[in-house]
Amino acid sequence: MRLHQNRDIEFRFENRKGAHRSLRQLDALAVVTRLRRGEEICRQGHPAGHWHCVLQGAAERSVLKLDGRRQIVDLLLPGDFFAFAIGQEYDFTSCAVLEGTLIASYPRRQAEWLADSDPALAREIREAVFNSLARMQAQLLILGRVNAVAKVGSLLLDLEARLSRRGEPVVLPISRYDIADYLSLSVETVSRSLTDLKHRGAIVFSGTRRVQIVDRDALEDGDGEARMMRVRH
Amino acid sequence: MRLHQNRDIEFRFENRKGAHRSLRQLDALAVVTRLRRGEEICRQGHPAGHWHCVLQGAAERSVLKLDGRRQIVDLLLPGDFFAFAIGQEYDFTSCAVLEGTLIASYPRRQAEWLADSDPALAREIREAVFNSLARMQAQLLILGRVNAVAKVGSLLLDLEARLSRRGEPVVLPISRYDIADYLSLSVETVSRSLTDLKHRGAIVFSGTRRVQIVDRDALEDGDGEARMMRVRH
DNA sequence: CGCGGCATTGACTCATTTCAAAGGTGGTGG
DNA sequence: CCACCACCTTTGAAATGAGTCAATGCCGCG
Repeated sequence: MRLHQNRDIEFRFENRKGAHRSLRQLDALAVVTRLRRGEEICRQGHPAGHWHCVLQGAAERSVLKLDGRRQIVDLLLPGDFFAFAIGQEYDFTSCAVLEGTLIASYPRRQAEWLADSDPALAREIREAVFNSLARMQAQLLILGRVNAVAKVGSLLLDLEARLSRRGEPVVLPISRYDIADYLSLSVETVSRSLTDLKHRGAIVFSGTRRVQIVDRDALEDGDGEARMMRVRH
Repeated sequence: MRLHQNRDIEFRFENRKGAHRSLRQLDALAVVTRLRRGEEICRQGHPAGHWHCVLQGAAERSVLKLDGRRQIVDLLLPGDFFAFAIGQEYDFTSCAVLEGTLIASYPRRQAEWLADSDPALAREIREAVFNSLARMQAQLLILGRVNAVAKVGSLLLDLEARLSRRGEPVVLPISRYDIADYLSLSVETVSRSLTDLKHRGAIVFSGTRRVQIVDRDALEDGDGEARMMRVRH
């Protein structure tokens, strides 16, 4: 991993939305890197020396499945911390997905050492890991959805919640291929699900990457039929 | 939630396997409850006042999907901590799945307060959350598997790693129905996948709940064909 | 004994994958 | 400026794997 010292460290949290607390105590340790799309941040199996945080752009954690396909385990947007490893090695490979993605890297040992003497920081780190956990759980719920349309719909809602304010259109940070690998679907099914939602009037496109969400409920259940609890007689 | 004071607190960690450190500092705060199968530990939406840890038996965190189906988000075995919430409310409902499951409950505020003055404890809590995170990620990988047989196979391997030593048969802590809700499959598909693996000689049953794992590779790829990387010419 | 929950198996249906093709887009270099 | 290329996106038709519906067997337990 290549790390560049950042000349002006002050402004680098301005684009974060998810981060409620700014982990100021850690800022002194941070090194910020600018990455091209596809560039690697850390690699599975390599010594896990750093924690990371997305400042701008987007990144992903992924694995290669035995059948040659890729699975994206985690989509990382501004404010998201990642690469918390249990052991001494990274458990996943992380890459930038957008051109010009900014990643902050915190040396793990020093961060932990600092946390030992600063309870407030320790709490904030705990919070960051809790957030990481919440992200994984949200993803589990999406993968657990019944059909493809519901999965894609839930993802759209998730993205909206994470990176745009209600009412504004969502700009998809990743391609259809990435969405497919993220939801364990084929590209074609992702595309079809989107056009399906479009035809139903649940979403409106302005360009292939900009989506205006119209009908939230339709996105959630992914089923044109009346949404009612199945009652056992 | 009903909590009983435990008369002899000393022995309660003896059945834990996953826990590498025992969070001794927290033991003073712990209250242990014995639960019947199906009994609730905490409920989604209620104030999240406690962290929990399975001491014996098994538990699950689940949600009810809009179509009336249940999704199990997390399977909890001895040594697993859970119910780390970001906000003030539990994000999932947790239930015991086995008769006589023992759950330790730690008051959250006191635990955090204690962690503030004890860096070693703070680290151990961090580790516990990291483990929680690792569990979620492993589950994501299982859900991402291509076909049903691979999902079921991976789950068996996961269970083996978590609660029995290599060579010994795995005792399934949950029913086929629970496995179905855990893997987002139908009960029938779970059953068929198991008999499929049995016919292939990958596993051997001794009773419906005891499985001897014979061929690990066959469980992993869930495909009878030769396991080779697909090469683009 | 008979009940209720769990497990297995079969036949049919349907959603998703796969295979195939074509249109769109952006970037690069002549 | 245009041509070309690589990649992304969409759509169609066929193949297949998982869901659904239905029936039966199993087992523990009151």
